[in-house]
Order: sequence, then C-alpha cells, then structure tokens
Amino acid sequence: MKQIPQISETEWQVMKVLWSNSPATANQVIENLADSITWKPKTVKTLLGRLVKKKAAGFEKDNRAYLYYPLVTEDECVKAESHSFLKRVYGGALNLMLASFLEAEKLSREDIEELKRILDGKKD
Amino acid sequence: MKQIPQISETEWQVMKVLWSNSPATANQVIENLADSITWKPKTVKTLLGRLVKKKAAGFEKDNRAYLYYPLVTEDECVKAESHSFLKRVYGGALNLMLASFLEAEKLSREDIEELKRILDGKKD
DNA sequence: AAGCATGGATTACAACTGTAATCTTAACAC
DNA sequence: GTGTTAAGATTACAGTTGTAATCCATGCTT
Repeated sequence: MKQIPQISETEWQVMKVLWSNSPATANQVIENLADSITWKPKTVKTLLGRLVKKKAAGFEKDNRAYLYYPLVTEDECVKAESHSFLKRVYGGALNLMLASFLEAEKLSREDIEELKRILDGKKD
Repeated sequence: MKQIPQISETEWQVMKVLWSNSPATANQVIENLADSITWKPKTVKTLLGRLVKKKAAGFEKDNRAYLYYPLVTEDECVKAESHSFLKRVYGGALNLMLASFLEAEKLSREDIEELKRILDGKKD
C-alpha cells in the first residue's frame, strides 16, 4: 500500500476541512476553521503549505488564489493513524484495545445495540 | 484529573518496560528492550532522563546506579492517548471509532464472542 | 500609471523528538 | 593511591511542530 505522509495534529484539522470541502481556497479553509480554532490566518496558510510539501494536499492555480485539495483520502489517513495508535498503545492487539474501550467508556444503549449488530454481521 | 505529561513514541517503549518491570536500573531497561529495538544504550539513557524531567518517571539512588520507576500509571497514559487519538481522528465520536474498527479489522471468532459478552455485560 | 492590498513564499523561532556522543565524577581493581 | 570503568549529566544536531510575521509579486483602485 502507498505510504501516507506523517500528518500532525494541527495539520489534521486542516485536512478535515479539505476532506469535507474541496477544492477550497486558503481563505475558505480559514473561514471553515474559524469557529473551531483561533489560529491566525497566516498559521493556516503555513499548514496548507506544509501539507502540500509533504504531498498530503495539492493545488491548482485558479487566478491569484490557489485551490487546494487532498491527495490522500481520509480513510487512508484514519487507517494509518489507527494502526500507529494501536501499535503504540496496545502493542498492536486490536482485541485488547476494543475490549478496553468498550469497558471503560460510556456508550448509549443505541450505540451498544449498533455495535452488537455489527458484530453479528461479522460472525458469518 | 491529574495532568499526564506528553510521552513520545520512543518514550512509550521505555515506559512500557517500567510499567512491567519496575524499579529497574538503566541497564535493566536497556537489556529488556534489547530484542525489540536497536537503540544504542546511550539513547535509552537519554529517554530515561527525559521521562524523569517530564515527571513521567522517578528514581532513587541505590548505589551508583539509579532505580527508575514510573510516576504515571499505564492506565492513565492509555486513557490520555486514547482520548487524544479519538479526538484527533474521529472528532471524539467513540461510537464512530468503534464501528469503524469493528468493521474494518479482522477479528477471530473468539474475539467477536468476547466483545459481545462485554457489550452484553454493559447493557444492564 | 502609481500605489495599495492580498496571496503565496520565505523566514522565524522555540519546544519536542530521535538518536547519540562527550564530559564528569565516583567507585573499583590493583 | 592511581588508573580504568561505568553511571548519570551535559551537549549535539537535524527534523518536526506550533504559531506566526515578513517579503515579494501581482492584480485591483483611482
């Protein structure tokens, strides 16, 4: 499988915008992030630049502003992050991790029902 | 709840040793890591030093060698990491995360049975 | 045409990371 | 007691990250 670039915490937030709203100009991304974070616009631009440099995003020139879009899918990134998390924290043992989450966290009755449905579906 | 220090990838590996085998001298930690990693002994000592500095580990002088031990529990750290992962990747939605893992990953029949047992246990 | 505004490019800068090597001090071997 | 060894302390050094500010070029305003 292809190599997913290392995407940092803050870069993730920018990628999320691109995943849900692309292509987008830097200003659209900034706008989109406005209520969730408090970065200066320049900060967002820096992050966009870094994402381009590390090939997580690309752009085309429209007129003066660039149109940015993701080069990696959210799914790929989620998989990569999950794998790394699982390995780091649970030594790679998925069943351990799931058991731990299921036990420790509060889930609504509906969540529980849905998870059981998924598990049932996997049995066959 | 108390503030868990930020523990890096490599530091985690050292903490794991301390969690399972403490107190331990630097050399015992090095020994213990020998087959899983290829760091030079000095590298491990650097990591121990950093963990002490960031209050994730402590030590007592025995004779010339120090005896290191964890100052934070594995459970606390796992929780903190999990929280951060969940927030970063799934926007904090635990049910989403679980559903995604359950669907995407391969689980043995026994794993599935156990997870269902856990879910059943949570229902009441 | 001249200047201002705006977008991206470049530069900044400290903290954290990965990965060690060197320095210093104290104990142990003779 | 004097040299060697070995433990921790200090220093190294580049890459990443968080968080921007400044620089430069180009298009819009008048």
